Amino acid sequence: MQAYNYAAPEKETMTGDRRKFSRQDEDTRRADLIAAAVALISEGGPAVATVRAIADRAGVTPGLIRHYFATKEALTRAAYSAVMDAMTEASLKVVAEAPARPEARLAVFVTSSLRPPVVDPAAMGLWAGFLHQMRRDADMRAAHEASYLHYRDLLQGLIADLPRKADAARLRADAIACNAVIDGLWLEGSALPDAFAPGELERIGLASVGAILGLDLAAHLPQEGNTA
Amino acid sequence: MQAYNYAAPEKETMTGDRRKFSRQDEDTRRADLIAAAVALISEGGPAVATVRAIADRAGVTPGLIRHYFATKEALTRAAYSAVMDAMTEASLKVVAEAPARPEARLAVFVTSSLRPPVVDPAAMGLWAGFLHQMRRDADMRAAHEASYLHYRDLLQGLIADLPRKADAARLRADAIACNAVIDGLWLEGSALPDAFAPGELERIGLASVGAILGLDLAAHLPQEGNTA
DNA sequence: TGCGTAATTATACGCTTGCATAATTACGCT
DNA sequence: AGCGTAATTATGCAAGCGTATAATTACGCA
Repeated sequence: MQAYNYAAPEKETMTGDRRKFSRQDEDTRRADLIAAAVALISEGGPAVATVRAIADRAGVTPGLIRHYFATKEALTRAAYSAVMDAMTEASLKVVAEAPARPEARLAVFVTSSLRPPVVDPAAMGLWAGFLHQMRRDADMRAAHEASYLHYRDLLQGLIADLPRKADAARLRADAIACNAVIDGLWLEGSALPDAFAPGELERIGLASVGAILGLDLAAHLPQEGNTA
Repeated sequence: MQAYNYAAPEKETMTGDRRKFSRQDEDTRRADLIAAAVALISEGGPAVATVRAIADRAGVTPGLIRHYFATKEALTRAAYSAVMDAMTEASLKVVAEAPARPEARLAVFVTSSLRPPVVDPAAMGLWAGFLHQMRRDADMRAAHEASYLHYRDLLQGLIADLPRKADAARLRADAIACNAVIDGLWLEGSALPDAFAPGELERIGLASVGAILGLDLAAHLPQEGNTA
């Protein structure tokens, strides 16, 4: 009986005529569908991101998804790549806009990773949703590994620029360690938003990364008393 | 047509008679069902842990699950609690068996958290599976928070015993930071088992926790050159 | 302006899911 | 030994899933 339940296109015109629609550029539609999938996964986990729910969120009918993606798994993979790319780009932007001094650059990188919008329950939900799917999809696992190493390399580059002497092995170990602190704090802060005071994670992150690298990062952070 | 596909109870006796079964103690059955659910979630994520698959793995028919758990969600919650309890108990055991010196106790705690069987792709899959479900189930979220804080308190107790002076605020920050490093390293080691050399995570973990707390933990680790 | 076609909707199919309920059977108890 | 009952199996159902395919319609282009 009931067909689906779309977003109820305004008034039921009583006459059983077709839904009005407008054609879209292919790239736009793909992006819309990916955005809808990402939103649903982050809100309710992979289970609620059904073909019908995604189509509904994107304002189209389910069949259209098949027109742009051969299978639902293909759409999921595309969504994952989109999220990863966005995160990487955001990190690069923070570094690009950072001050010139190496210590300040690293400090900005650390703190920006430990406050909203990076620290965010929805973002963690999205991440967890993809994570569990990685175990069965080799392509997605490879994408994850590449993304993780890329991020770590970025951090390692910032550490290498610091005025201190460390050989390659030490540099690698430091990058792994600093990345782990940041990841761990991000995770805890996102999973339990009320368990930490405002700014606490950033302070702890700066202190920890500083301790691991043997320098006082907090002292090099650009002033931020600005309340506006 | 085909009923389900059970684990094929030996020979099809050709006569369409009932499956043989044996009655079990209630606690045993519950434990079996929980174990089956945990195994499936850790292997393939929540999606493959269907009522039928769980029953099959436990060697019973699907209907029995409803006899022990009012709903599938109740079984999932029970499985989550079981896993958390097991992890907590394992941590307590490691600490209980550890040497008397505070530094050595902490060192043992850190290294044991960063090698198998704690570091394990399947364990991470299980954890991720639960994590994404936490976002919709308030009861499960509360259970997670309690478990996280319990673990962190354990770590904080070990840190408090160290021969150094630190006020309460510093103690809390140190516990959060050390917990984050351990979590982050555990996560990365479990997600990308081939990205780290054997023993590398433990070494980095010891060095990082030591750096954060301002002492040389590796020097206090009980000798372990034992290759047998 | 009207035609052609690709984008979009509509409908349907087979499968799986969680859950309900009825039929059976193993086992404790007297 | 055999009865009673609770544990277990068997069967069925409605809903939702991903996907295939046919019918429509918006829009670029002559």
